[in-house]
Parts: sequence; C-alpha cells; structure tokens
Amino acid sequence: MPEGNAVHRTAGILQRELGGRVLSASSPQGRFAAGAELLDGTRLVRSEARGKHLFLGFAPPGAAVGPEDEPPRWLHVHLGLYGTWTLGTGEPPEPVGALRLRLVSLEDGLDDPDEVRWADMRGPTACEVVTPEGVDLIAARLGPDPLLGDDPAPYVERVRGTRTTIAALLMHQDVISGLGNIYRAEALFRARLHPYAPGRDVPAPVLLALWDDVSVLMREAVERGRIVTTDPADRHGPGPKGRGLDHYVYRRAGLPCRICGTPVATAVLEARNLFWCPRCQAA
DNA sequence: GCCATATGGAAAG
DNA sequence: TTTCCCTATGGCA
Repeated sequence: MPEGNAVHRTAGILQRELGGRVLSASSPQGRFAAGAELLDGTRLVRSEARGKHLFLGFAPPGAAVGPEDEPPRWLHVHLGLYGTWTLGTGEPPEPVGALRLRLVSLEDGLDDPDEVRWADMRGPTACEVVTPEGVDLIAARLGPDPLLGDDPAPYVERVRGTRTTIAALLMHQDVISGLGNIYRAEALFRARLHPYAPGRDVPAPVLLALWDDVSVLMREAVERGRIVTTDPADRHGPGPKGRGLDHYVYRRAGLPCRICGTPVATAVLEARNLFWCPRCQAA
C-alpha cells in the first residue's frame, strides 16, 4: 500500500536482492502468464521508480548491458491500493491465492539453497511488459518527483495556473508524482495551508517550501520504511498504540490537533478522505 | 478471529 | 460516476 517512498524503497531492495541475476518468471495466478513468459530466463539489469510506478529492466542473459545501455524490455508495475511485494530467500513457498508474479533467481552453480532469492507480487493495478518507448510514455504522464531530485518548476507552474484546490492538485500525479493521501494531508498541515485554497492563490515560495519539506520527509521514509511526519517535539500525549504518533492529522478525524487541540476535520475530496485542522490551517 | 477500512488508479458504464 | 483489484492492517470481541 505504497506512496512514492515505498515504491522507491522497493526498487532499491529489488535491485539489491535480484539485480544482475537471471530470473525465472511465472504467474501462478495465470493472469500475467504471457508477460511472465517474456521475462522468464532473462536478467534483471535495472530497478527504478518514478512517482508510484516501478520499472524493472530485463535483458537477455548473455547480453552485455552496461549502465549506459537501455534494457530492451521493461516490467511496469503499479501496486495501486492493494498491491504488495513479498521477498524471501531459500526455497520459495507453495503459491497461495492470487499470486500475479513470482520471480526466482536462477544462478547456475549455486549450491547454497539460501542463496536462492525470490519475490512475489500480488494485487497490482498495473503489471505489464513494455518497451523503452513504453516507459517513456508512462514517464511523460508524470509530474516531477521529489525523490528523484526533479526540477519543481513545472509543479509550481501547474498549481499556480488553476483554481483547483491545492489538496486535489497534490494528489494529481501529472502535477507532482509520488505523493499520496498521507503526504497530502501532512504536508498541508505542516505548511499550515488550508486544503481548499485554490492553487493560483498559493504563493510560489510556499509551494517550493512544501516541495522541499516533502522531499526531506519522503527521503527519510525511504530509509525508515515508514512515514513519520511529526516533529519529535510534537510526538507526545496519549494516542493510539503503534503508529498513532506518526502523523498530525491523517486519519485523526475528531481527535484533538497536536498543536492547538481543535478537533481534526475531515471531508471527502475526489473520492479520497481529507484531513486538516480547521484552526491551524485557517482559510 | 472477525470486520471495516484503505498509502491508488484504470477500466467500465 | 461506479466498479474492480482482492491484500494488509488495525480495532474490537
């Protein structure tokens, strides 16, 4: 259930665990059988993320693919809301349920069964084999990604050019890519921005500060494997168990704002739940 | 253990 | 605008 941070993290893990290896690919569920066949027996040579999209580059096992060479074939994955990767070492477990794709390392001469690596993927919204041009086509639909160190100018320009609310725009992947519902709510709170402010009314320096803020937060989350947006000084007081102190307003409807105590407000915007503090984020 | 909910987006209608 | 994908988590019994 990833926002951009989790996708970038997964890309790194897959690169580390399976990168450079020849893999078997299968679709126990059957729904990706044709695609898996195209990848079966090829080598994973690249693992990259852009926004919430994951791209795995594959090349024939014998081909010399250097850092500059473009893999001829890519697996494009978008996990959507339910999708998930599960990785492991050793003998992969018997496939259970709707297993869309299984990748298993196939190195000749490996005696140690623990050196077998596998990766299972379930429930993705998108899972397809595409050409390099196909990758470009998908990337062209995406706005700048804070985790890639992109130039934020196009994002600022898009936001400043419309009356659409800032809360809606932060979720539009063609405006800024990688943010999801948690970062939307938390970044707006940290900026003390009202979610319904029209994009054109938000000053460019404020938009740039928000960009810088999520860049740092998301980078931390890639390392940590978990989204924490509260500053340490604000991480106090009674709260739900577990991750209850990680956020300022996300999923805290009706609970007191960590800063001012006002009950956190909620509304549905473009079919997604929105959370904000009506006092700290005054109109 | 059961049940409601959801960090998303594409396809269908 | 609604439906689908069909997993994982957290709260509660």
